[in-house]
Amino acid sequence: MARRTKEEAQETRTRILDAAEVVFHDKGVANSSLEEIAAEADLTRGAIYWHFKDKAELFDAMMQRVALPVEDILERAGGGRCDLEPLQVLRRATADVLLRTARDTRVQRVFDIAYHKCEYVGDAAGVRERHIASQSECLKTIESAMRACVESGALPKTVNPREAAIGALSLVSGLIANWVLAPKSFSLERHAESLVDIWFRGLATAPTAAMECPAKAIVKRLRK
Amino acid sequence: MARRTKEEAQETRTRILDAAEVVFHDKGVANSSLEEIAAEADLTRGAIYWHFKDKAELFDAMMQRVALPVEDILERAGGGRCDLEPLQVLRRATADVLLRTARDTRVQRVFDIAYHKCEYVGDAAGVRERHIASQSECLKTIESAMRACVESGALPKTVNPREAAIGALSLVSGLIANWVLAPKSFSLERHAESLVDIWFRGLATAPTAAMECPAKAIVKRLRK
DNA sequence: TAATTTACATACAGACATGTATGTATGTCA
DNA sequence: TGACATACATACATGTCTGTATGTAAATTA
Repeated sequence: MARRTKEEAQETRTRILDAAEVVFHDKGVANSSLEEIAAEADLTRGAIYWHFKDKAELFDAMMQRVALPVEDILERAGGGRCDLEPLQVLRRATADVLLRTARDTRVQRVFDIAYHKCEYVGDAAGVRERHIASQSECLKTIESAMRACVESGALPKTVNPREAAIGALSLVSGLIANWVLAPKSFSLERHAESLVDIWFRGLATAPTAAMECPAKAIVKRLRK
Repeated sequence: MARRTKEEAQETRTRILDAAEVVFHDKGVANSSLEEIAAEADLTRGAIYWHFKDKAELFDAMMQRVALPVEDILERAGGGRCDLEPLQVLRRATADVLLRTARDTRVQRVFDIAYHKCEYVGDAAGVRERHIASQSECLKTIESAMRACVESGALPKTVNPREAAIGALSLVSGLIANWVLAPKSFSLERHAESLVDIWFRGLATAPTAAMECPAKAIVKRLRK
């Protein structure tokens, strides 16, 4: 077949990435052959090997293509525009990640691949490292936002910013992971805001003896 | 080599399962060959094929071996012994799953495999179904416990039991998934109870206008 | 104690998937 | 307009894994 122009080559690259998304999602990363991906894109393996070194690099490129926009949401929320009510900004950003996931098919597919259809080992070790690093950075962003809320008095002093961030991040990633695994089990879109609200109410409410486990309360009283 | 007695054969089976755990955790399920697993157990593939039909069945057996005790924790807490304070029982059970994970190396390995080192597709489709089914049942248990708390007045009427259960499950599974991915990023053992408490405080606290996003509050006021 | 079954080890054939080498027609540029 | 680089397609050699078939020595049973 004839050689394509540079723009057409870029389109070919995009088609390969799109095909990889579909095939990876369908059969899992390890069980997908480059042959299948090429066929899905109406190409041959030659095209894939021209644009990417191997399957790992293709997978990598596919992930980064959607990882950036999602990270941007948190980035903008954390750094961003509104120092007036950092708590509300954080809540909104958190809920937005869920809502964006609930609405964007591509984001869903990629989250599904990331959570349930790839293995973070061996060839994809780089991906694992990057996943951890990106999560760690995300954690830092949320943590500093939480800290700001505590210092501004929007959250009580009893809140541990890092702990609050860990919980928020885990809640969100857990919700996404569980939902993409079985989207029919509940409506992420309907419950997103409410679920986030529950977490932030928990943070905003100072712990009371009544809430504690009786045994612990007794221990505490004895210590006094 | 010589034929073993029945008890020795059972021990061989166990050794295979142990080896599978280690190798799967090391190289991922898809990238592990039965040859490697056999070598890890000081056996040959013949032994594996004698005890298990194929890799999928081996993986399956390995998962079920640890899945049962974990499910039991929730089962006992949900059905169980204490109708006096269902809320405390539920909180304790939730925290216990986290603490057990934080302390038991085997549970950690298997969670790590389940969350980050296997693909829920193709051969393992049965595993995926079972994962979904088990999670759905787990959800039902938590949900009915939540409902009981609402009806007994331990939680406010405004709490949607299913939503509360979804959040709790997602928080726990998200925490476990994130922690086994990077155990050094935070101490699960130290924060487990506190994190669970935050969630339950969020449930116990009725929503107030002050907590809501200003825009939403305004919309609400306009509707009145 | 002889026959049979069990619990493996060994040997073999076939199926893929990968990576690379090579072919080729067309843009691109001097 | 020719020479070279580009963007693929095609062909091939290789390795690896799987499943199964077969071998075998000891445990079990009658």
